[in-house]
Amino acid sequence: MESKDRIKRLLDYKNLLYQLQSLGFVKVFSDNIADAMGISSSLVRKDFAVFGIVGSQKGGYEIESIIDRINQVLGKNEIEKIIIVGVGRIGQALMQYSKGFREEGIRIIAGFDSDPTKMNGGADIPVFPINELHEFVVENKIKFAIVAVPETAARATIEILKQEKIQGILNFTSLSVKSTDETTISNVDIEHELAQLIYFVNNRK
Amino acid sequence: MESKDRIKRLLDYKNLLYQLQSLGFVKVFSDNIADAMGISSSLVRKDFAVFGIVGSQKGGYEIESIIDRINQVLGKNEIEKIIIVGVGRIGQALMQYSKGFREEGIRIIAGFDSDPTKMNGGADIPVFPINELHEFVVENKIKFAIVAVPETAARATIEILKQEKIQGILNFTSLSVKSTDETTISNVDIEHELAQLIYFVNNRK
DNA sequence: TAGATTGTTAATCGATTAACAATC
DNA sequence: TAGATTGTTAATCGATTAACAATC
Repeated sequence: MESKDRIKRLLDYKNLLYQLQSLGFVKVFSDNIADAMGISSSLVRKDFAVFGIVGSQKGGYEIESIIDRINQVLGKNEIEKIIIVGVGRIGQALMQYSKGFREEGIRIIAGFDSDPTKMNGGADIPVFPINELHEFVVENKIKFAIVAVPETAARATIEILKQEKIQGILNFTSLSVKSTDETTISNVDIEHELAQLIYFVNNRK
Repeated sequence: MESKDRIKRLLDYKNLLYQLQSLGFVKVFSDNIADAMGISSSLVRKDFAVFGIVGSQKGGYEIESIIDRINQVLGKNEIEKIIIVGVGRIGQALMQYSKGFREEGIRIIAGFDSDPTKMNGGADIPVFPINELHEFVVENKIKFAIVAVPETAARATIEILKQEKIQGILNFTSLSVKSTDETTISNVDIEHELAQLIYFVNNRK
C-alpha cells in the first residue's frame, strides 16, 4: 500500500496535468512537473514508476496516459456512492459543493437527518430520516459516509455507521476518531487547520 | 521551525488531555498518551522536550501545565482575527461552525461578499461588500482570511488578499494554490480528501 | 532500596534526492 | 552522433523508535 503523501501527490499531478492540457500541451517532462510542484524530478519519476506510468527519453510522458493511469489507480472508473449524515449548514454546503466535483467517480446520493423539517425526498439530493439509514445502506450497498452532525451527536453517529459496516468515513465534527481495521476514518478539523496556519504564519523564520 | 506533523500532534495531545481532565485526571505518563495516540512514548517525550514541557519520574506530566504550554506555543493567548471572503453555503457554515470553537484565540470577525443580498451588518458576524475589504483589513490589522468563494472567483480573490498583505489563507476552493514567502496558504480540498479515503478503503491489505 | 519513568542519545526506518547508466 | 531524458540505484535527509543512564 502506498503512502498517504504519494496518493496526495497523485491528485496534485492530475490537477496540474489538466491545466497543461487546457493549454494545449500533450507531453511533459518530469523536470517541468517537478518545478511546478516544488519537488525533485526523481520523485516524479519514482511516483510514476510505482504506478507503472512510463515515458520515453524522447518526449517525456504523455499527459493523457498519465491521467488515465492515475484515474485507474484511484478507481475513478467505478462510481462510489456516498451518503451525508447530518444535513445542517455544513451538510448542505457539502451537498451543493459536491455538484461541482469535476471528476467522475464520486457521487453523494443521499442525506440523513433526525430533523423532519430537513426531509426533502424529491430534491436534487434526497434527505431521509435517520431511521431509514439502515435500509438505504443495505439496499444501495453504501461503503462511504460523510459525518456532519453537531458535535453532541458525533460519537453516536459514528458508532451507528460502524455498525452498518460503513468502510470509510469523512468526519467533519470536531471529535477526533481513530480508524479501526473495519472502518477508515478521516478527520477534517477546521479549527485545527486554522490553528496550524496561525502557528506557521506567526513562526516564520 | 517545527515540522507540520509535530504541530498537528500538539493539537491532538491537547484534545486528549482535555478529555482526561474531564475525567478528573491531573497527571499522565508519556506511555499512556502514546497508547491512546498510537505513537511511541519516545516521541511523546521528545515532542514535550522540544517545547520545554517537563515531567517528573514520580508522577509523569501535569496535564494542566502541558495544556498551558501548548496554548502558549500555539499563541492562544492572543486573539487572531479572521475574515471570511465568500459568504455562500460554505462560508455561512464556517461562520456558524466557528461559534463552536472551544478554544480562545481564533475569532471570525467579518464576512465579505460581492452579492448585496448577503449583507447583514448587524448580524452576529457582520457581512460587508467586497469593496470595503481593503479599509477593514487595514483598520483591523487582519492577517488571516478564509476563502470560500466559487471556484470561478478563486484566483482573483486570492490575488486580492495577497495584495492586502494577508499572511495566512485557508483556501476552501478547489483551486490549489501554493504558499509564497509573504502568504502561507493552506488548501482544504474536500474532493481530494474523499478521493484519498476511497483509495485507502479500496486498497486495504 | 527497588521499581518505574523521564530525558536523551543511538539506531532504525522511510521518504526524498542525487547521480548516472541506459536509451532514444 | 551529440544531447537530453528516463528509469533505477545509491546517498542523504528527517522523523520515529529503541535503549538506557539518570532520577525520583
